[in-house]
Parts: sequence; structure tokens; C-alpha cells
Amino acid sequence: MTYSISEAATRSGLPIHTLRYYEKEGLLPFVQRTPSGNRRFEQSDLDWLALINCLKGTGLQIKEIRTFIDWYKEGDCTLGKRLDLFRKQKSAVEAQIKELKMHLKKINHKIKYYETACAAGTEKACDGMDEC
Amino acid sequence: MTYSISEAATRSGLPIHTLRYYEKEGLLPFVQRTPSGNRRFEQSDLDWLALINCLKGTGLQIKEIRTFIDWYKEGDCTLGKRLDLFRKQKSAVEAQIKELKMHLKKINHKIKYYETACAAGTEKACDGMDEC
DNA sequence: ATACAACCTAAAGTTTACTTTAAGTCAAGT
DNA sequence: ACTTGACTTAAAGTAAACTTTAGGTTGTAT
Repeated sequence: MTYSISEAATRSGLPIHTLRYYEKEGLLPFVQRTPSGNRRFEQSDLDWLALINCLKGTGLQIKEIRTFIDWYKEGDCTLGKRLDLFRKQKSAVEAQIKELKMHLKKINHKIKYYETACAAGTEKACDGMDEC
Repeated sequence: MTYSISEAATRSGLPIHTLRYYEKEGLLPFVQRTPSGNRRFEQSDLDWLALINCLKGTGLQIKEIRTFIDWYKEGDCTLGKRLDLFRKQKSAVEAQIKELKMHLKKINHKIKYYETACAAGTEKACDGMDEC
């Protein structure tokens, strides 16, 4: 079972143009073509897209993802590099979560601040809660 | 106590040029000037920068932050809008954390996968663990 | 047969958030 | 007086990740 580019777009949640762009950037080197040149996506290509989505969503740039895919293509001699990449990415994501939790704390504080202000109808009611 | 732009840069962790850019974009409308035109940052301006950092770090664009600052300047009549913004941002951040945790799960799985592969010296040792 | 939708490539354009450059002003030290 | 360093503006340049455009080909339904 294979999918046309529009089916792959639907299943991955990405626009068609983005899929072509990703392929051009070397992120989808395994997508096959029909004799007339149309792309046919297999499940494994959609799996790659899910991994690309994960790496992008955690801050890797497209050229860094391409490097990873190039390593994959080189085979077992790059296993160490690939393990390293995921270990670094693990730390990066943990740091991102930590930062977001700090931001969330600040935002929750602001919500309390503005709830007080809204209830009173004026920001003056928040003297000493904080600034801004 | 006020700070020059370079002191403000040090304290905020942002480059001087970025501070000027933020001001130009309307993010720092309260920074004073010396008679000769040099900026003087007060603690309250650094507090604004910390809030801007929070909003930027949770995905708000610069023009959206400017809108918020414009609301602040309009006074108490925008309290509701500002509360709304922080409530929406709270949901957004919670969603971001959720997504990052899912990514982290996938990354942890990849680490296990590549630890197995590295130990065996070949990816073939990972049959059935997953693809990619 | 012929329309029409879906596909293709290459290249140009867009958006966001800076970052750099160019040219100039100002205050302090020698 | 004069250099030096920190500051100023306006404008141009950059990088990343798309997104759109232009022009062309292919596959399917009537």
C-alpha cells in the first residue's frame, strides 16, 4: 500500500509543498516514484516524517536532520553518532520543558494578577503583587 | 539607579542591537533618554524585558507582544483582554509541554534502540524494536 | 477526444527576527 | 586639541523555513 503526495500530506498533516521541499532538502531520500515521475509514499516514509516532526518539534534545524539522515544512509558505522544525537536531544528537550514550566509559573502569576485587577476594575488593586 | 544600553544588554542577556530593535518594534516604550539621546534603562524596563522573554519563549510573536504592550498603555479598559491573553497563553504552554513530553518519549525510545544497536555493532540487532 | 484534476520542476517571493553596515554625535581622558 | 569608546539612526543584509508562481506533463472520467 502506497500513497500519493496528497494522501501523504493528509496523513502527515503537512502541506504538499512542504513534502516536496523536505524531499528537495534531503529529508525524504527513500520516497519512490512511479514510471511517470509521481511520488509514492510508503508507510516507512510516513514513519520518517513522524521522526522528522519529532526532531523539528524539539528544535533541530532541517540541515541537522539531513545530517542525521545522511548518517542513517551511511549505515552501522554511524550508530554512535546517531545515539549521541538522540542523547543530546534528550537533554535539550528536558531543558525546554524546564524553561516552559518556569514560563508557565510566571504566566499563572500574571493570571492571578489580572484576575485581581479585573475584579476590582483597576490595576491599582494589584499594588505589591508585581509590576508590568 | 538606571543602566546604559550595554548594562541592560548584560543584565537581560540580549545583544545591544536586539534591545534597539525591540524598542523600534514598540516593545520598550518606557525607556527614558538622557538629554543627549542615550537610552537609560530602569529596573522596570528590565522587568518588561523579562516578561517579553517569557512571552517570546512561549511562542508569541513580536507583533503580538506589541499588541499586549499597547493594551497596557491604554489602561484599565484592556484588563479583560490582557487576562484573556495570559489564559490563552497558559493553555498554549501546557500544550507545548505535553507535546515535548511526547517527543521526549520517542527520543528515549530511540536512545534504547541505538544503545542496543551500538552494543551489537549493527542495527540488525534491533529487529522489531521499531523502524527508521 | 478532450477536459480537468493532480502531479511535476525550478525559481522567485514571503515572513520573522534579528544582525550588520554606514555614517554620524557626544563625553571623557591625555 | 584630539583621539577613543560608547552611544545614536536608518537602512540594508541575513538565515531559516517555507510558500507561491509559472509553465509543463500525466491520468482518469465523460
